[in-house]
Amino acid sequence: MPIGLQVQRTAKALNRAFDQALAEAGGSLPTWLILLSLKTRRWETQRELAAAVGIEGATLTHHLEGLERHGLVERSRDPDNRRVMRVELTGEGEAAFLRLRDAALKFDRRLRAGLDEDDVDALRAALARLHANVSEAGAPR
Amino acid sequence: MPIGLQVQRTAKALNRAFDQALAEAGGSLPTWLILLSLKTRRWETQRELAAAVGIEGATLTHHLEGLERHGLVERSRDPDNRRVMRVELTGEGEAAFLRLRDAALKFDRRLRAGLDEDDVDALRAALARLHANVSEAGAPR
DNA sequence: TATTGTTATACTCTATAACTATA
DNA sequence: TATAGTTATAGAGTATAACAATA
Repeated sequence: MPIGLQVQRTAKALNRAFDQALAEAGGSLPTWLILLSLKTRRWETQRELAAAVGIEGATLTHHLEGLERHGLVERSRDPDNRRVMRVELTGEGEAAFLRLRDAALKFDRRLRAGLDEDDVDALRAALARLHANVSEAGAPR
Repeated sequence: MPIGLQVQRTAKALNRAFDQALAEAGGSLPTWLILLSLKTRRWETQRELAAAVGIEGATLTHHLEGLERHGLVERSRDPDNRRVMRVELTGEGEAAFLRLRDAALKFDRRLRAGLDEDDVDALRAALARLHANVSEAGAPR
């Protein structure tokens, strides 16, 4: 079987299972990635944040609207540069982040079952290699 | 970084790159998986085929409609059991399959760059482990 | 003019529920 | 009644293009 096919199938299964785990904690994959990125560091612009999550700016706007509607983030214009929006977690957003983090950590433990440290390290290295192989040359445009 | 997150990110990058490679060959991931399944073996029912591809029957109908509209497959009722649809590749479907297969093989070579046989085998084993870990217990309902 | 973000729109993939036709 | 598949509908995620506001 082509290795790409196996990665794809595994990823599909993982994504579905992870999505379900996040849904049970009241989230989804994109919202988790966005909350995680917001907690990990401070972004100068929404576009930077979008790039970190791997989506377009307009798509991020769409998700941020949802997060704002649910009271998880607040957006305000930067007084120094009113084109820029500042995105911040609310208290409820923090709580949601913690819930989703727990779900993610629990999922990770489940994922690691039967793999020792060396296995995981080797897996990481192989994944990084695959990632590099598709990111490099062949992604023109 | 959680291993799940890394798999997810790698998978996203791979899926996008693979989708692009398939699009350049005139296909998409679901159509490729369906054509591949049709060539790999004969399925008794569409539902079996859907399960092999990892989608619901209604979703498969949707894709088969598209494939039929583009002249890649033909569907006819099984005379022995008129509830059952038989799905067959047309000549054009065969040609599309070959084009997509070439694209998939080319993609796979690109993916394997910098990995030797042992690396690939280890990767396969780790992926199988991850797949099993999410398929087993934690997928109730 | 260039940059930041939003709006409008649409596409793809997916699913569930109700339905048709066969058995 | 049960099974195979379709239709109708919807929702999530994504993108592009046109736009408004700001610099």
